[in-house]
Amino acid sequence: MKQKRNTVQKGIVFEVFREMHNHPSAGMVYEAVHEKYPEISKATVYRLLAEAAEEGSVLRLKLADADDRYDVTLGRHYHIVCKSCGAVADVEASLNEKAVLKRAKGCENFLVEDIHMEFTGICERCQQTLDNQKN
Amino acid sequence: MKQKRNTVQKGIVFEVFREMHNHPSAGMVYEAVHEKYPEISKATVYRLLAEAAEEGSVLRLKLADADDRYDVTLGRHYHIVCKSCGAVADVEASLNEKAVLKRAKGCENFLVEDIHMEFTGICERCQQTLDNQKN
DNA sequence: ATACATGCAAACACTTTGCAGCACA
DNA sequence: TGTGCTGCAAAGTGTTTGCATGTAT
Repeated sequence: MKQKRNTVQKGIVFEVFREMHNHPSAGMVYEAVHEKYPEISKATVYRLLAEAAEEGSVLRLKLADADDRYDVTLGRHYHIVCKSCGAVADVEASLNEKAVLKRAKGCENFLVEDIHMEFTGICERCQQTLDNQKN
Repeated sequence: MKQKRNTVQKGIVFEVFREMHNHPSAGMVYEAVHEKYPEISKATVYRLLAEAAEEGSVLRLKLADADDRYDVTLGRHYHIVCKSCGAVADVEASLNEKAVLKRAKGCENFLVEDIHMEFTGICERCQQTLDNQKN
């Protein structure tokens, strides 16, 4: 296993990333980093986040309708995505996977490894915006 | 509303698409169409499928880890994706959404519109392949 | 000193789009 | 006839990669 080094860039990227609580995409992290530290390249940001996801220190989310998002929250949880603005929030929901599987038809030939849930809806801010537009 | 026309291309694309029971991506449909009818362009295939999804005659699936897939099966159902080869199969699972929502924490500020489930696993064919590799 | 990491730009994969010519109704 | 559709190629989007250079250890 390749040995990792600590670099100035790594420090900055993860500091900025951990201050964002929006489940940002790599592009969003790059934007935020770039504002303060224009010398840091896009490739570095993408690479650092992808690597961190591979070693498991962050989560890389593949949500429908959106670019990959990165999440500091580890452990089993789900997400809700705002259909209007794309905002993402963590959701904790106890899902009885065994019970679901027992009643699931069509995956008998599969060795099921995981069940993932994703919620969609309208976030508070967008509800207000949409309400205002109506009136 | 724009009025639609029937064209030779439309006929061919959907005929080929409906013969594929793989939940193909637009690219896969294009490949299959292209084999038999090389005159039909990629843009047309992408456009036709996207339009059909918009009018609701097919489903456009946004699955994690894969390109958008198109599905002839309408109505509420879920999908299982093979982690190894990307194969997609339909799954029917009765999910008590109200019960799930009642126990979900983190989406209180959202107007929840939908809950989506996605299963991942290893398909039968890949299980065999992997088994053979072991021995 | 020597890997590993970075910056840059080019390459990628998938998809969408502008436009001139074509063809359905 | 006239608008909608098609093919082509170009542009878009988000992400990855090759390589020369820079740097942590």
